[in-house]
Amino acid sequence: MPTLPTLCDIASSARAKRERRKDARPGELLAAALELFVEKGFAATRAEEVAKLAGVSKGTLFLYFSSKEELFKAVVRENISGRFSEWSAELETFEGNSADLLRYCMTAWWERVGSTKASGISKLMMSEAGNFPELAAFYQEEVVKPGNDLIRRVLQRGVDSGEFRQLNVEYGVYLLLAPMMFLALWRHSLGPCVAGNGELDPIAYLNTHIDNLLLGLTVRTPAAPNAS
Amino acid sequence: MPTLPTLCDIASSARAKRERRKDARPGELLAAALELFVEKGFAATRAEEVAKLAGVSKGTLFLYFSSKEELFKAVVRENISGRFSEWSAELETFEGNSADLLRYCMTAWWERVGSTKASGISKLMMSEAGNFPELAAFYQEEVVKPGNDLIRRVLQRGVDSGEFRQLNVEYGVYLLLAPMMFLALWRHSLGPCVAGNGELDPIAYLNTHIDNLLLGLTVRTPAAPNAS
Amino acid sequence: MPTLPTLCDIASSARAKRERRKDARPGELLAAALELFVEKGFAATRAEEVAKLAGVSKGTLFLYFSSKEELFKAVVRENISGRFSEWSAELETFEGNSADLLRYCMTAWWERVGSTKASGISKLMMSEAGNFPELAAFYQEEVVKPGNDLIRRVLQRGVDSGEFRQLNVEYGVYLLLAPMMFLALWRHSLGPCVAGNGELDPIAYLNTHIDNLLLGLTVRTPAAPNAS
Amino acid sequence: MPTLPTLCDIASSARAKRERRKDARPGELLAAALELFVEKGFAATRAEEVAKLAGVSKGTLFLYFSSKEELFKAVVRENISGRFSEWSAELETFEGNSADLLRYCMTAWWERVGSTKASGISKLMMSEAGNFPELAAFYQEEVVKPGNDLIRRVLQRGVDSGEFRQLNVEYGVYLLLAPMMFLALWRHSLGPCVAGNGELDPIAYLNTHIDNLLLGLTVRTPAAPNAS
DNA sequence: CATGAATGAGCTTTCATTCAT
DNA sequence: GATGAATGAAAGCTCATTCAT
Repeated sequence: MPTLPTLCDIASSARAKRERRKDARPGELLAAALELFVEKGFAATRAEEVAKLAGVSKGTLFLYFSSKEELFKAVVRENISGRFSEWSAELETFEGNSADLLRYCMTAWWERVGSTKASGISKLMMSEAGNFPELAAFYQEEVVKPGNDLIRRVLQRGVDSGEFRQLNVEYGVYLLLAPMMFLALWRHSLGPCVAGNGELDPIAYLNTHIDNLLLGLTVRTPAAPNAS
Repeated sequence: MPTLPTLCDIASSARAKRERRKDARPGELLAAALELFVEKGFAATRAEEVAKLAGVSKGTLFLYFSSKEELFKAVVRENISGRFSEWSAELETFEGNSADLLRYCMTAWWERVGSTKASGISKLMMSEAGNFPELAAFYQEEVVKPGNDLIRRVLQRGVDSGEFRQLNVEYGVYLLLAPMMFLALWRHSLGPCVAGNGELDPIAYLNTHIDNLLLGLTVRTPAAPNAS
Repeated sequence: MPTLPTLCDIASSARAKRERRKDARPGELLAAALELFVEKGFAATRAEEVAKLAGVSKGTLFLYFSSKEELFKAVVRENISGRFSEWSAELETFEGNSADLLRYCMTAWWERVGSTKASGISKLMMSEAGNFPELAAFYQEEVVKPGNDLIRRVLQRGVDSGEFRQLNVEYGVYLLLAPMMFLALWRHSLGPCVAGNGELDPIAYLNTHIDNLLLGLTVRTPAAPNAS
Repeated sequence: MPTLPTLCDIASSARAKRERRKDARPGELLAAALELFVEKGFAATRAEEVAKLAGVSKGTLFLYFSSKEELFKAVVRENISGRFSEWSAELETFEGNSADLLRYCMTAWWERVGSTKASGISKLMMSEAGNFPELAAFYQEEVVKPGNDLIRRVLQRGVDSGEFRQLNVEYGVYLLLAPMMFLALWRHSLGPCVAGNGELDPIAYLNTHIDNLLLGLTVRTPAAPNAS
């Protein structure tokens, strides 16, 4: 015998739907916040905008995050998922010479990070590190160190195989890192200001760096005078 | 024989002391502004703080700089763009090969800008460019363009003289710029978070970059295979 | 039989009360603003005072009016320009001779504007026009022009029907306007200083003007020499 | 025997010159203040501007007038010199009919007051009466009353001679006053905002008023049906 | 006396945060 | 839980007024 839903049924179904939405809320808010923080910076992003983009009211945001600062921390933490293990595996299984590996690494970084919203996180950290020291330490530990390790292993691979000259890999890391970071930051700060004329083509920029990097790193055999 | 100061002396000394203070004010304000802008960012620095640090009242600041933005521009001019002509002259009169010039440039940058508070300005612009388009445009015009020009001339000198290989100097500029900018940004953002352990030695960092840069740029004569 | 309010009733009543306050706010703020603008002038009235008089906080004012100038414009619309269409309709449907219409217009102006706080707005604009060109332009467009048009139509009606003599209505407008404006200005400036002795009776003042105005305007038939 | 001027001589001569200038100072400041107050209003006129226009420093202004308000009072008092006795005499000796006298009065007012800076004083008083009640009372006594008396006598002259119809001269005064005051105020407030199109020609404006005024006032003999 | 550098109260506007509904 | 009206602490800038010189 079919029964009409009771008030209680309706309430519980509404509650169920609401709880389902409730679970999704933080994620929607974090996504909205990431979008806006990256686009406009922390200070210039208004809490209300984040709420609106997430489709909730201003008050709701503060239900889930006790302050704008806490929201920021959550955004950064959320988006620093370690894709490092995956990359580490790729590095391990890469077949080919180290020059190609290095080139592959920087190109892959551009495709997967540099050109995406993820690079905005780097910019955010650079900008706000001073205001969020704990967060900076966290980022340092979770991103900078593993990232540097990865790069270091690429260099060490080349040195060990005799493809690259001897060098202090601790500092050599920055030969790769600096160009990538500069590009990421540039694209999220002054870059957009020169849109139109004199704009930077990321691919050409990276290739210029990679080419010169390898010219400097690669050991050239005396027998074959620089044919490059 | 000691003489008593004349009436005229007294008057002029009085005026002199007053004028000395007046003349000193802008410099004191600029120093205070640089300090705070670099430490806290442009938006987060309150005009009153700058005034207080310079030992004057809020109103006095606006006696010398018509707005906070003008104050910022003055800071930039004082610390960076005002010095390009001097650097340009140095470049013009440099005697020696282009590799040495390049090395000299990057070292000099470190000593005069990178290691000083002035390097914070670069970080500042990266952080705030999006929110202050007018400042970004100003910086672009007064710092980025002339700075790039300077670097381009160094590269072109080497290419023209046959010391450096042929390369697109437009992008080659970033071979020098990226390492310097990354260092400046790092030292004013995440750098301070790792103070003590694993800290970056700027000199070693720069030398690593310079060495590899020159290895990549320099044309090696086939007759004397990589003598480096 | 009385019924308990349902859940829905309670909810809607709660919302209703909130919304009623929200709906009432603009009106309360406009009333407060009119009061203070008229009493102290536009520039000398602080936004916070308006808010306080309306029983809300400073911030709330800007929730409803995006700036002090917009608040002023809203006050003008509410009290003057928003009522022109009604007046225009009255003019259109008035039955009676043009002398009576003219008399009716000036009397109605006194009752609806001149004797109310709204007349302070005219004084306000006269005082502040020079310092707030945008407001002056707004007032010109929203009040002066439509107001003059209205008066012009009254005159034209009389001329067209042969009741009034031929005259340049463009300037004739001021035959009505000047007396009304002078009264408004007087009552909000020097008038209050002579309160008690020698004070101006507005009705007598206006009637004196109207009577003489009509004596001057009305065409007297030669057959019945001044029957007035 | 000629003597070199002693220090004391020099000082006293300097003192003499300075005292001469000192005597002139208040007048120069008052003139400058009148100019600016009339042009921009009381609040919008900065003390420093007044000082500069008078050719002295900001501090000096406050040496002669203890505050901006005192300066304003002095300006108004200074510029309300009674030219009334002169006008009264003119009125007394005027030969011609009263219509011509009335016409002459209003025209003369325009030439001597309305079109000159002096009319700015009226506008100032209207604008600032609320903020300077004592001043308003003073103005009332020194300007408004004598002025009204003068006008009243013109009307009374016409009524006594039978040229003008019977009317309550107490209120009749405003038949002349309102048009003149409106013109003065208009020209110093909203008038300048419509410069170019629809601007008011003062002469045409006044003539329109005078013509209608006289048509209304003048007794027309039944024998000569309105030939006007 | 005269100066003008210095002051700081005061103004409009913004926005993170709260809380009655 | 969710809402959004309300709050009030800031912040940049102005300018009458003071006072050391």
